[in-house]
Amino acid sequence: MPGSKVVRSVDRALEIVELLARSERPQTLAELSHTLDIPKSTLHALLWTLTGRGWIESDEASGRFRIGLHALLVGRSYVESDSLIAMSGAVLDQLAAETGETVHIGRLDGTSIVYLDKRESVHPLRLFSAIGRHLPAFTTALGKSILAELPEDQLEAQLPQPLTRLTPHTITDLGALRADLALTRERGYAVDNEENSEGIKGFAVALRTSEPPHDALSCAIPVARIHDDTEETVVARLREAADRIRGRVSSRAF
Amino acid sequence: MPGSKVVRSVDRALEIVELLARSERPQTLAELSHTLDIPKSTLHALLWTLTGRGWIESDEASGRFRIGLHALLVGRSYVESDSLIAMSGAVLDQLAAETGETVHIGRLDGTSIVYLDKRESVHPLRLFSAIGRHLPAFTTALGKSILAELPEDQLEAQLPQPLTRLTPHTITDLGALRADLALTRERGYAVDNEENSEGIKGFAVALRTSEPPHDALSCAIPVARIHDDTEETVVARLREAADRIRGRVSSRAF
DNA sequence: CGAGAACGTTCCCAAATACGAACAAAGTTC
DNA sequence: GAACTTTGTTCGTATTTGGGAACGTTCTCG
Repeated sequence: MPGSKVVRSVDRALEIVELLARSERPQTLAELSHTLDIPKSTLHALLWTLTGRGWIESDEASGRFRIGLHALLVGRSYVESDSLIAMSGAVLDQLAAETGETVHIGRLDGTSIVYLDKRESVHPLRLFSAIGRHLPAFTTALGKSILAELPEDQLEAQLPQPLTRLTPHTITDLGALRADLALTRERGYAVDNEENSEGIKGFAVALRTSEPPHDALSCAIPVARIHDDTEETVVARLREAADRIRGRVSSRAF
Repeated sequence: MPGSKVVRSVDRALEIVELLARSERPQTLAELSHTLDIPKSTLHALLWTLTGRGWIESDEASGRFRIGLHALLVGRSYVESDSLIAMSGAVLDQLAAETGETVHIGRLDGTSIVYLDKRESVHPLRLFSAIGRHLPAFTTALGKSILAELPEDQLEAQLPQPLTRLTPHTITDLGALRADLALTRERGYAVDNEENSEGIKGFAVALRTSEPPHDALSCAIPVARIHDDTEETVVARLREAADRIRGRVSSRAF
């Protein structure tokens, strides 16, 4: 691992693309300049370069920038090149059919969980989620199932400071979180009690395809559809699915 | 539109990401240096910057680079922010169910067609395709359906020089291609007679959501499953689907 | 197991980029 | 509709980046 010599223009260009990818609405040059704290003149050249390659598109009329067509190719290829995600597609299909609820496969990235793939619930009430989106790991079942397996010294690095509240149920006390993770490790699965989104409970099991694990499988269910035996049933299905994925995947191919 | 002042390091960084996205296998620094004609020392800084942001990942052991997790977010957002693609999802589902074959929605990008979304055939024999991938427009039904609607002076710019052969059926003569496009315009749909992939025929109609159009809808079918009435039936379904999409979409929202 | 090739990394100067300020064009307010 | 605000664009120079060559390390092959 070499010294930390970052090329500023590249770093900023990526920042621009990421911001536009997150933004609901296309952004003007001035908005970007303000948000990213980059001088307008500098932004100008960067935006022009990104536009030239089709990574961002500018609307001639409004002068606003949005993500471009070439970004599409790049995103797909991550999914397609990763053997774990490729292998788990069929398992997700089956899991979604069995549970009838929204299922996700997610990966730990720093303090965040990134959704790698999903299958939507057949029911009208849906959880909002998007592939590629980052959520605080400690507020999700996916994240907690992975965090629970980390060695004590690594855990610290994967937790944000402070534990920011997302709902009234979010665990914001470090001690309480540690206790929850210990419980998770003991029973072998994680539970999200409306800690990330009000009205949504989640269950997740870590995929032990690496040590420590960085991927997990989850099922998210609106509280209205949770019954006495839901947890038991769903967790059993999740465990079966995780076992099937582990069977299919050797290890991450480089 | 400002003058063409491209920031070289950014341009190169994007080139690296695009190459890694296209590559089947992870690449070493030396391979990238050779392919992209960038000095190793320069690449070093660029790769480090890209790695720092999670756009590419390096395997510590082999020293090879592959596309990274952060690229995922970016690709999804293009699809989600484009109202045409969002609106056409349900129509693609229906079209795939009706035809039982692989259906695509594609967009013209320079001389290429980019697959925006797809539904796979239920049959075992499948066409290889990937969302985000570029194919020469003039060799595909999708591309030809759009090219046929372009004004004469614009057409020239959307054709590569020369018309490179992909299969024995590829139309490599400009005159022949113009004649085919004239026929396409007349009958209102395009036919790909194994011009892109041997053994696969395609039918496509342009989506007249803009003038000239840049999007199209297609159905790709292995020749073995083509019968006397296949063309007629499939084209009728495509036209209905195109009408439904046009009905749903106002125009591209900026 | 030893020689040779290939690879990743570091260094420093030539070449590029970044940015403040100034300008022009468009949009807003009264 | 005039003055004001805001936005996008251009320019020249201080600052950062790029690249040839050289270094140490790891593979490769006989």
